[in-house]
Amino acid sequence: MPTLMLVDGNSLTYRAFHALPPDLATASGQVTNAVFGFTSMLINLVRDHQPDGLAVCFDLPQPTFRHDANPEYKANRKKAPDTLREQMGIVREVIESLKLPILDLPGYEADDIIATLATRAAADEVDVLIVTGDRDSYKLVEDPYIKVVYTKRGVSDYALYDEAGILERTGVKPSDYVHYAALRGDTSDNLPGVPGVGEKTAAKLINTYGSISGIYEHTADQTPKLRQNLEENEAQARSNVEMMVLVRDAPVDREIHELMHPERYDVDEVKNLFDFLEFRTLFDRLLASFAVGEHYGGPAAPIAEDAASSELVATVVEVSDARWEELLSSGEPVALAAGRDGGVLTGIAIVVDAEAGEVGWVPLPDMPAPVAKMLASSVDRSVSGGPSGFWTHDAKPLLRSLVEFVPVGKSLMADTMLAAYLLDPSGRSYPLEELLASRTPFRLAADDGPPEGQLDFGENTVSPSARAALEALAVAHVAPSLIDQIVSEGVIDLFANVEVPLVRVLARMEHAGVGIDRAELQKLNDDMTAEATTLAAQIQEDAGREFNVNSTKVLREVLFEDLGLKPGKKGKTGYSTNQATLEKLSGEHPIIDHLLRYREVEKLRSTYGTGLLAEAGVDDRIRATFNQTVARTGRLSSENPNLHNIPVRSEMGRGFRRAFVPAEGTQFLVADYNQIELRCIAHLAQDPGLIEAFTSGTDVHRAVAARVFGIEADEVDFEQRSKAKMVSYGLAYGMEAYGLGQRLGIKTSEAAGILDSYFEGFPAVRAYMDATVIEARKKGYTETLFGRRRQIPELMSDRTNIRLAGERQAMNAGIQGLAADIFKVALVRLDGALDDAELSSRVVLQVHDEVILEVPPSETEAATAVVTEALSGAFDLAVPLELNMSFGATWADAKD
DNA sequence: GGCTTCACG
DNA sequence: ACGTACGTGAAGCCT
Repeated sequence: MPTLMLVDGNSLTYRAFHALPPDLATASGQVTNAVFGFTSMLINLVRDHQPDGLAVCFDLPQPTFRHDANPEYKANRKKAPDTLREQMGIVREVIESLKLPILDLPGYEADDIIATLATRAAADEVDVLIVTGDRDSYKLVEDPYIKVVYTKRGVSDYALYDEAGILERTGVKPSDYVHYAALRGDTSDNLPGVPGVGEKTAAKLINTYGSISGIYEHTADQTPKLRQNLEENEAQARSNVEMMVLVRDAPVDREIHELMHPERYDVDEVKNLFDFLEFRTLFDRLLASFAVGEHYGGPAAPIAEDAASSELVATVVEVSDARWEELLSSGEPVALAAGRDGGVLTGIAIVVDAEAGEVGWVPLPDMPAPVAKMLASSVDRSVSGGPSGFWTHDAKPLLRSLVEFVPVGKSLMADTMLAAYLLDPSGRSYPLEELLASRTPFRLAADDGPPEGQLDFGENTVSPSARAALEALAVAHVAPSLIDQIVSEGVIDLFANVEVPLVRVLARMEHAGVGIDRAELQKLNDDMTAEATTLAAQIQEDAGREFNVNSTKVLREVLFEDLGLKPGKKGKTGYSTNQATLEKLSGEHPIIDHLLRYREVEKLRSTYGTGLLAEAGVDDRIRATFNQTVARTGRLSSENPNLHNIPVRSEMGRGFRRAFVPAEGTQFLVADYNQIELRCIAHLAQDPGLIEAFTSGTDVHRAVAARVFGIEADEVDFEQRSKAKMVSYGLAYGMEAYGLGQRLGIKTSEAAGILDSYFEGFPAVRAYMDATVIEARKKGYTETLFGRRRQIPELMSDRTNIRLAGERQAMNAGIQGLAADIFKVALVRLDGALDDAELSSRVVLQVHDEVILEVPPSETEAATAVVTEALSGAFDLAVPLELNMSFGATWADAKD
């Protein structure tokens, strides 16, 4: 049974303030007695009760409209207003550092908020522990789900009162407490009671007559003295009852389930605060006992009895439609996994009871209506009790397959593979088995299906349903830990609002594929094959012998030994024969130009001609895989085939873009961001010059060149513009003078001069680069504006070259990463907007800062508007996000 | 599976 | 003294 602890922050802080000596202070003189006492109590409370959720409620400093300010506060106002008020702020800082929710509401007291939440939680069958030094909350204990932890004098002494406890403590039941207190009065609430009526008498009267009204019906039965006191103070007693009625409907905008899943705190942040407060021993106690927030919705990870890992065991159980309905409408996420046989989706395993290891199996194509409904639904995370979403590991292939069976909605809530990637994008891969092993006490048995290419005889192998059941269970166990960390590292927004929604966008894009003009592609391939053959023969003639022209090893011998050409740079295995080297040798020997041309043709032929033809399906569409967990900067990558490197720079290469064609009856709409990375630099560095260069109206490279070379924009010549452009792009990569010189074909010293001028013209850019490296070194990782992290251990290397490489990565990560974040947001927005506008236009391709859609003629204008809005508005930078857009009958044609 | 080369942003 | 622009994926050679 989950437990929610609601703490009256004011009450505890006042208690601590008065219980502890005011000479408890830091070396710098900050009095900390109240903070210390509060924090100490909080740690003990968590240690002793291990609540699943914890929230601290406060009165707001403004006067409240109900019973007036706390008398203790009043009483001590003159004596120590500042030391107490200061500490109240620090107490809040402590709570914030622990990532616990702070609840306060203008016009309401902590009591009101607590009563409201306790009532709601009890209705949800959540156990509530109210921690307070006030007795107002006693009445709430009449609800069996609610108990009060009453802090006695001091900071280490408190008692847990349930119904029996209240009865023992006061002599009346919690339900009678208000009337009892109305008679007796409450000094801490500044309410006078009936004179002569103390605890004993009040309890006796209430227990005899049940209520104030009952008592006043029988005043004649009392002794004359008591009767007189009662009658003279009837108005007071009755008004006391009014005053003590608890507000249980305060407009608290937190759902109970939100409170049940506190974020994990950042140990370093807490350490810093505790260090400042000089809470040395408290910090140790904190670490020893403070671990709230092990759960985040849905199936909770069971705590294993022993530390040794145990094999996960799943039981496939029958699940009725009614049970599915109940399970999938609970609002809790469910964990599931795809069941595949020979790569074909045969069903879905859905966890029914994670702790019991019970998993339901839904065979396809016929799935129970509640399951189909869940998959098709769009989850509103703010509504509890609504339709649930699901968790799985590597959702994209599943979504892609599911499209064949059911309309797939936006019900994916979390993908454990994506979560693991966001936490550390440098991983090679993110196998579920490894996540389970590293984050839970369980192991997932190896999938010992039949070896690749062999028939499955069904003996010694695990059936698809059994395997999927295990994997679904593993997801249920591993997801809470991952999501906890996602929350505590501050990437939940990126995760929930960008990466997770993007999965469906990519799945639909992959499913759509992109059309190919097979005849055109074949022609390109044939032409290039012919030319390559001719060139290869020519090259061998030039060399005077037959050899494999594709072999760099042999080519090295031919060029640098047989022909005696001057070698350039040396690599690990010998002199390089790459393009840059060959170009320097151009004119030395006819073989060089033939080689260069051969290389170009052969590259295009093999990779794009033969390669793309092999990937095209029978419907003449290519369906690549867009990886979401590969690039360490947050970009996507494309494979099988790679559609991110289709040639464009050379005339011959660009021909391949003519072979990319839209579906019958549509045209391509190609939209890309204009210089998005450079704009990211301008924003991140907040460099006035660079921002001006983007907003001046002139071409940005021209504007940058003008500033770098100290001339007017219209005086910039082609070469200067091209140098400025090279510097601008090199900048994002942490380029040095040598590299710039290489690329511009100028001396390193000259390149250094250009770089210096650049940084003189844009000083904030250098400041940003420097600050980025320093911060990354301090934290060990970089962070984009969206919070995407990238660990860079190279920054700690003793080896200069490794460390410098790390610094370049750090400088680049925030820039390329921000551009990637923005683009992902744009894709999600675009997909949603196309849906909302009910357009049949669809995204078929994406290339880092470019999207390609198929648009029927009737939607030309609507799609243009939707794309413009979705992309331009993806994020507010200090400079506008400008777009290039064009239509075309092929990818090559869509150029403006 | 490492290395080289080269296609793209 | 060192290496030298970030991030990808594919083809082809070679061990």
